[in-house]
Amino acid sequence: MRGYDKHAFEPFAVTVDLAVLTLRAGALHALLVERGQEPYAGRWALPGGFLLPEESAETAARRELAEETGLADVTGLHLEQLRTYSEPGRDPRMRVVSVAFAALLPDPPEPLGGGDAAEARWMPYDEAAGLAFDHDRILADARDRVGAKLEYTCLATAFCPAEFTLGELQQVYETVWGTALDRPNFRRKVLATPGFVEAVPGAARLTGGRGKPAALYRAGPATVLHPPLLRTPREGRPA
Amino acid sequence: MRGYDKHAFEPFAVTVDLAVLTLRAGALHALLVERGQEPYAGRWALPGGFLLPEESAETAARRELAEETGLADVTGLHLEQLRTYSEPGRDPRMRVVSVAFAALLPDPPEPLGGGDAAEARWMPYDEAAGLAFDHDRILADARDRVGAKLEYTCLATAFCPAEFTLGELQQVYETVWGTALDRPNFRRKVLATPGFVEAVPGAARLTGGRGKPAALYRAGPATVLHPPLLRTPREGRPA
DNA sequence: GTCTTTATAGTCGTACTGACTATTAAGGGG
DNA sequence: CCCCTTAATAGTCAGTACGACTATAAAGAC
Repeated sequence: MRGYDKHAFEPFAVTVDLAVLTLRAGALHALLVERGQEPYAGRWALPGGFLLPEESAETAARRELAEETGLADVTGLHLEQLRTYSEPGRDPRMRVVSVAFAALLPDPPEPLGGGDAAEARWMPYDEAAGLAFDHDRILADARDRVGAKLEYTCLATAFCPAEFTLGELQQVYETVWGTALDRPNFRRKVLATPGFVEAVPGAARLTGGRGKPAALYRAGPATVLHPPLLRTPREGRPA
Repeated sequence: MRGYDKHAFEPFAVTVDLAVLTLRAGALHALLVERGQEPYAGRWALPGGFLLPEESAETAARRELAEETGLADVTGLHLEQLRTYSEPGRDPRMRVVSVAFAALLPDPPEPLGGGDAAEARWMPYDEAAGLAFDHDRILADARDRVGAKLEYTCLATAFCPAEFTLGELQQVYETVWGTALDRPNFRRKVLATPGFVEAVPGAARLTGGRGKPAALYRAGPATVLHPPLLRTPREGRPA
């Protein structure tokens, strides 16, 4: 077939699925909704829904994000298209092609209002197994993608509030990667990357609890990390 | 909307679009087809077509790839989902959601048989402007993605035949990135990465023309590069 | 005060890389 | 046949980055 010129084509239902990720209490959490109907009634699933007639997938994803999180303003949140899942049997009712997105947000308010009446909650990533449809796979792909992008982009700040300490930024890396990082080295690397973070000028300091108060930073204008901040990938061989 | 449970949904046409890339005569080329019908009649476009009822996007993409290239065996070729384009106005006739793929292949035979009767040809990337629909954008995204993946994966070998010289491999990088690389340094880096390439054992050597004959290599088992082979991204500051 | 905790400063050696120079092995042209 | 060109391969050297540490500072807990 060349260039859409065949006339016979199958109509498909097109949906968006959202892997909404955040960090709560030092653990990666995903936003899940409980299904009320068959198939998979009573199972947890990623939030999502059908595209409206005049919507792009990105528009639909941001609309769903606002509905599901109950946040008034989702314009600043990082939303990224993951990939499209189109296996014929992925929805037993009909042929559904789903465009999956990953959304990252700072630790949000617990009350997830808005949206429908169905129950929605934050679930620790490690406990989110047995999801409906192929959502286990989508969620795992989202985590892989985010983990990879932490290496070579400034994405980590998307998990942080507007102002944050370097310790909090480091926790983002440690939580998503599941590895410990050396604090002085992390600090040196982040500060040596121009535009990654910039100090909050007003000698601002904040302490969440014990220890020396940490300086506050906010996200800088850079979007990519050069050189990247690599997960010690030296596996198998001592390099 | 939660979990597909709304009943009203719009049916969409779903297609795949392929950015089939190869290297010919030291330049990146893309496979294009000439449109015979409106809209965009007479314009060049990326090959593609509708999903069949029981096909995934990946299956449809590989089928189209075989049809358009006329190659008997496309199973070994690198095929990668890029992203999905779903802007409402991207096809003036109807609502079409298109899953775009990038395919990489070694310099193929010129006769592009198979497929339909419409004309198909290899076009240098730099001359491929003014494509139909949003295909300019898709093609640019494909080049960006491939260029980025050259940095941290072994993808470059997908542009090479089964056996190749390090000079040919270096040309892949130079052509896609549009930069010159130092030959000894490139060699050192590639050979120091375990599993990237492995020497063809039979003291095999091949000369394409002048100069000292080069040793032959084939793609190794590795898929990722650690540490990555970075484009000198030092722009703006002397680092 | 002392202890604990966390942030921040600095050191040291190794690995990696960019920029080079040198050598080897072919073909082409007189 | 000699010399020049071309391309592959070998090797050097210095600057940078980074992992592993040690040390100091500034807060709360007891």
